[in-house]
Amino acid sequence: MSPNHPPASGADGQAVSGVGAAIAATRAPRGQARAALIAAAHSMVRKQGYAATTVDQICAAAGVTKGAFFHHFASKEALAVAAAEAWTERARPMFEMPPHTQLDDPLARLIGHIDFRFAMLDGPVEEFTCFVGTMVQEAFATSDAIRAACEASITAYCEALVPDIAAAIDVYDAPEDVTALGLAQHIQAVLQGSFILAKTTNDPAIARESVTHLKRYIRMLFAPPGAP
Amino acid sequence: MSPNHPPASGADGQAVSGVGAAIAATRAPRGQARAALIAAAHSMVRKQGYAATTVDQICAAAGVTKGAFFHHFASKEALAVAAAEAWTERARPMFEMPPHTQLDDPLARLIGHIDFRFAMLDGPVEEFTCFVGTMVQEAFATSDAIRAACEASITAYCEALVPDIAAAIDVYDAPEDVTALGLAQHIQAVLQGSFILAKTTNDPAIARESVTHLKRYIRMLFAPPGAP
DNA sequence: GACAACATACCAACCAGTCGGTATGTAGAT
DNA sequence: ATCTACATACCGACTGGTTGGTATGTTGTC
Repeated sequence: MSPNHPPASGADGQAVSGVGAAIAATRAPRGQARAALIAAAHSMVRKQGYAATTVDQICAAAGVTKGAFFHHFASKEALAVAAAEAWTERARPMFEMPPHTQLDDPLARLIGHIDFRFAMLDGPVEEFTCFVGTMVQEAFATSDAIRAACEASITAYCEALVPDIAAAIDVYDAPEDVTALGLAQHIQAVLQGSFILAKTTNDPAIARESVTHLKRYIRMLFAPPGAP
Repeated sequence: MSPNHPPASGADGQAVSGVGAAIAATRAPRGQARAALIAAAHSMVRKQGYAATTVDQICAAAGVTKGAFFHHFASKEALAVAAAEAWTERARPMFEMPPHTQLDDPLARLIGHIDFRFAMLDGPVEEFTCFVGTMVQEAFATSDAIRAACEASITAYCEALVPDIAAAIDVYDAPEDVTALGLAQHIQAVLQGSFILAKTTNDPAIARESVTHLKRYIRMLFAPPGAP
């Protein structure tokens, strides 16, 4: 689903030690090597890119040895695929947790989601950018397995937006050729593009500006016809 | 300026042999090694990413030896910076050449530019995506020289759009807080984001959909207040 | 004690960058 | 015009460190 900001804890509710730092202070507890490796991959690839991140670096950040790495993953590519799938899971809370998901109006829920994404655009760039978006840039032509895994993650994100958008299209009248999936993909495109701009300046401000335009567009799209 | 499609010939009007292919068929003529290396870097980095592209690969694609490479560039990073600057130059014709630049109405020129970018979204993905956008993803945190060079290229593109947008803001009335530079950056964000989506599917169609939304947004922004 | 979950030691391939040398111009003196 | 002196452009073998991956040993758990 391509989230950009992780919950403070892992999917299972247990904090993964040292992930995000360059090197794990402690050795990962037995049974958590796999999760620690995936979390380390998320953080390092977002910062350095996929090809520039070495297996050794990931192991060091995860507090695990190379033997553990290749016990759990057949190759660096296999880790990338698993990490893309895990990324989808890491995004799920984004669609269930926030308060705006309780609103009655589908448009209000959609705008609430955009606001939620806007609020994420803060702090160090590598902490709000998208793991799969970063990885697919490098791997789309060289590893179809990675490409497909990233596609699945992005698709899952878009499809999670579809119900609210479809409902908004029903309630308000949008232009004929606006489809729920198409608009969801456009939202994703603006987010991904805003991440790239933020990387060029190493500052989130330019990304917020773009998401503001996105929000205005959605408001205009679904404006009641007689509105001022 | 971050173009996405090169003119068929180099900046000096002479075709660079074999660039775009994996390996140059012929050796580059004396005096053209530098240009050939930059062109090879553009094509290989767009396909594979920066870190995954080796100096040897670039040399092979350019039809020159490693000796020539390090004669012209102090390091791989120095080539990256030079290639980012060259990318800006490669984009310039995009703002001068096309017929729509002759139109009287600034909004028509702007829409014409969007149409022009839309028309580029065709063929193999690595042939319309952005070199600096790809590179900055990987290098923003590890090489400030590369990051800054990519920022300069993106900024140049945005600033080339500013005059027409500013004129359109003057002629038509847009919302208060829309600035010319901000909208130019949003246009760039949508393009960059659409490239990422195209990479996930390995198909330009999803990118065209997003640019269509962008075009609609711009039309709505500058719609005459009394229009239907 | 058997099996999964690790750790350690190691390797062949690869990579950015070096270095001594050659080929091709070119400016100035004669 | 031709020779000398020098500069630029380019070549390709070599190197030291790195990389993804393997082979084998150890530890904890049921």
